Amino acid sequence: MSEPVRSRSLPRNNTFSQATETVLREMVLDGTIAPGARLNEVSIAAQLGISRGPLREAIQRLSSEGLLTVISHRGAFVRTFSRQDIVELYELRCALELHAVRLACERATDEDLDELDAMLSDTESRIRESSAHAYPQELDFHLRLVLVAGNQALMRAAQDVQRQLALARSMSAKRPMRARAAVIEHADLVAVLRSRDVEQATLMMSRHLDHSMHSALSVLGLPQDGATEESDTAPDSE
Amino acid sequence: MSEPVRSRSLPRNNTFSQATETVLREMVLDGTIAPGARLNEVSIAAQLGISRGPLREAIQRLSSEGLLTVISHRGAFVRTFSRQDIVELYELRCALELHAVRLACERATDEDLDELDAMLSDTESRIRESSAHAYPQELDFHLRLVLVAGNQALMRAAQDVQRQLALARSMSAKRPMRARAAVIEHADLVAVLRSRDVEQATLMMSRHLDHSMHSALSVLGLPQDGATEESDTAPDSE
DNA sequence: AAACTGCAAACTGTCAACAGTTGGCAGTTC
DNA sequence: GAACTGCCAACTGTTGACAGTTTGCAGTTT
Repeated sequence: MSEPVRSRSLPRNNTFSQATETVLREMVLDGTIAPGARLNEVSIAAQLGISRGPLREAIQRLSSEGLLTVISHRGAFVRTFSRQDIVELYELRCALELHAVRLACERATDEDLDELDAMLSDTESRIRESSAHAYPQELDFHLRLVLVAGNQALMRAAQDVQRQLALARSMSAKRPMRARAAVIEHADLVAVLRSRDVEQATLMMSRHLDHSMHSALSVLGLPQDGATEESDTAPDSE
Repeated sequence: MSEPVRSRSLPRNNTFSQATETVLREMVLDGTIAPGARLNEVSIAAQLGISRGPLREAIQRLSSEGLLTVISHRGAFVRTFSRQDIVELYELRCALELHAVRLACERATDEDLDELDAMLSDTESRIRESSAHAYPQELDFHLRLVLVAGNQALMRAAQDVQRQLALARSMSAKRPMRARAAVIEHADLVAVLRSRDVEQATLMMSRHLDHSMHSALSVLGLPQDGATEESDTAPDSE
């Protein structure tokens, strides 16, 4: 551990700080740094072959994004999620994506909807081959839908929430999950969007997200309903 | 300009970095640093009597929050808003606060609603004295409502959006605005919340936000509807 | 043996200096 | 006079070192 290891080399972003943000986010989301783990600044900086300055700046941004929890004089921890946190994130996701559906219902062009359908058939064929890796595609569909809604601020917010949920999910071993069911629900949603029926579309999205949340809670081994249960693998903010 | 001026002294937060974030946010929101202006790191650090390290960390966080725009090798600028930006922020605010109303309709206790009414009569009496400074109170009511919805993630998101809109508003001289009308609309909303009528409550909030947006656009001297018009006082992110 | 005290190592917070980039200005050319 | 070129000042990006805090352990006490 004496020379720049850089097992994951820095992308060609303009500054070390930006590149480090990207790399760190990946390392957190794919579990290279486990949830609840502390980020040792000197060791990570050494691994990336940079100094602590740009690393700390990247940490601040990821903390604002909700992926890290920074505690004064103790360090930055990969965020962990209580059942309550996940329910709240799903409620927030509901707020964002239901509104996205409303907007998309007005604004989506037929080409937009065609592309969404194309995504779905692609996902479907991949599932036929190996049922793994279906979750990222699930997220991609939702983000694409928000994109179609044509609102950058909304898009950014939705992206942040999804990243947090992806991290929460990474707290457990990934299971094949309900990929097939999700694809069907997506397809039905697109069909309703074509008919421009806002009421029906929001209703379907609402149900879909509800299914998704229960699936997530079960994957995480958390009770589907019940009293609040605090996570204790990482301390809360001060 | 040789010694620590500290016209605005740092609060007793744990670290310089955190304290600086708070102070900088205030300076941006109250116009001490004008929208579109560049933040000179050395001069601000000198003013606050700290070095550039913690200052830069604070800048990163405020950039994630949407108050600053950072451009590599050129600096951090107080964000400016195009008409499109404001419309998008209002759409996002709609998504968040309409959902907050739905949740509040289920969860708000009678005491919560009493407190909201108390806030309103307080605001009302202040308006009677001097019609100025009504805008912060307007925001407080909305945040309080989101708080009643009982979702921290939602609260954080709503707070971010409101801060950005407050900054956008600061781009123009503050006018007394439609404070009276807003208070009435708020009071009506609380009344409907008491009857637990979700449909009616969301409808009212929706209309209220629409009024608010048009008022904001007019205060900013932007067309109420029409083609996109880019702001040009500060460059966009790269 | 359990609890408390004090030290030491490890780590974060902060600083001051160095390096690289940008933008503008003076001088030159056409 | 306008456009171009090259330099210089100002500023951001990054670094390595120093300072203060936390945490765990060894030693002591009850």
